[in-house]
Amino acid sequence: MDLKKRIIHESLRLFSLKGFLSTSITDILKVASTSKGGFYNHFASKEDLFFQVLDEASKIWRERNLLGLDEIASPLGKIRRLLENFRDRYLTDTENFPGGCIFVTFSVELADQRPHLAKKVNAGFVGLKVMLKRLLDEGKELGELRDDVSTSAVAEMLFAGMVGVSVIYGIDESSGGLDRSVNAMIDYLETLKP
Amino acid sequence: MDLKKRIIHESLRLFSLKGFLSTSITDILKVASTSKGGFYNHFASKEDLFFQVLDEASKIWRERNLLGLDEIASPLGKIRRLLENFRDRYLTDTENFPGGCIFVTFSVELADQRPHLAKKVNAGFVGLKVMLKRLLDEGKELGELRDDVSTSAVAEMLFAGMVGVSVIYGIDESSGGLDRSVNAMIDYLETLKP
DNA sequence: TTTGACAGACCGACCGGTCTGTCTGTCACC
DNA sequence: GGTGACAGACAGACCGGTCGGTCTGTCAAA
Repeated sequence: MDLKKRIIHESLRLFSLKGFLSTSITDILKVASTSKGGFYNHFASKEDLFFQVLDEASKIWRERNLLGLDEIASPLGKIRRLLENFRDRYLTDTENFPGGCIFVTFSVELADQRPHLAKKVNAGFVGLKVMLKRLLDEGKELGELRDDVSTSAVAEMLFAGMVGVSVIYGIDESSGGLDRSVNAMIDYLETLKP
Repeated sequence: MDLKKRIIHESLRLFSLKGFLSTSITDILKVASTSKGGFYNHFASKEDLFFQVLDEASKIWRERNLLGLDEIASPLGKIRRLLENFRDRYLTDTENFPGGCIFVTFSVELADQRPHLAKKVNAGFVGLKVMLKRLLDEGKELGELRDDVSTSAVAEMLFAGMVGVSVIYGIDESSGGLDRSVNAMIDYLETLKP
């Protein structure tokens, strides 16, 4: 792997563990076995690195969470598969995210401190929320959901659940709470059917 | 207000906004209008301050979230009231928590970096989760819940929802997502009744 | 011989923490 | 009541170390 990719990969891991602000460039140089010269030859600044790491993280997020969704016709089935992917293939991916979901980490530490960095993170969150709502709306149209269900409220709650699970899993990877929470969310989806 | 209380109060606000690690003692000295001498006269170290701020934050959390719970007999009613308090009296308390829930901020930034500080934060989380499960168990015993409901899964999901809402509200205070999410959680509770 | 990748010395700013000095309020003692 | 000894509260200079970033030097490939 060439140096640039190695720096991005190792930064992804470190940012997941310690966040962006608390990870020093020296930390990155150590695990990537390079020097200031090697780093600044590929990145204009630490912020430049941030955006490239964020792009890489988004790519991995889609790879992990959207796998197999297009093979499923039912909108509610897609949401169920997304939640299962999220549980089995994303949050437990310790190779790329040893410290838990990097977007949550970024969001919490940057929201009030580096708003221009937080913006891009939040855009991704909004994208997920919109996707959930769209799938719910499609499900409603197909009669998979009761008519009295508020799709925006359900989307908001599923999204909050996913974010919450990410935080909790980042704290304690071994409590079994991840499975229980996601299963409860899947069961909840069932209760919305006619 | 005397200096020590002022330092704790202003630190609470700053920690809520920027987290513990990213808030420098100099930052605190500025908003509290004091000096190194004034600070170290009352606190042995920055970590000492952390624990005292955490105690103060826990006190405020209980004041805000548990208000009126003892006047309610029904366990499910208590949970409902807790969620309403959480929405109306806690997350929106910008005087004490201008940057959102301080426990989430602490937990995310400290879990992998200052485990001995994160421990106390997590203990509080476990306490909330245990309380939710206990109320659900009591509700089940009183026939307020269907027999097939898994109280531990529901507790875990409610907890994840509260944590998730805290993160989301910290990002965007004006989206209306807070109300929608909490309302969806309250509606969800209703679906668990016989 | 030129060029690009990388190494590492170096810069000013800032970190948490220490230490000395000053200022003020409160005593005992005359 | 006056006065000198003392204690605690606070100010700010200072310390070694680390931060992000710059710049020069080295060395292999073309």
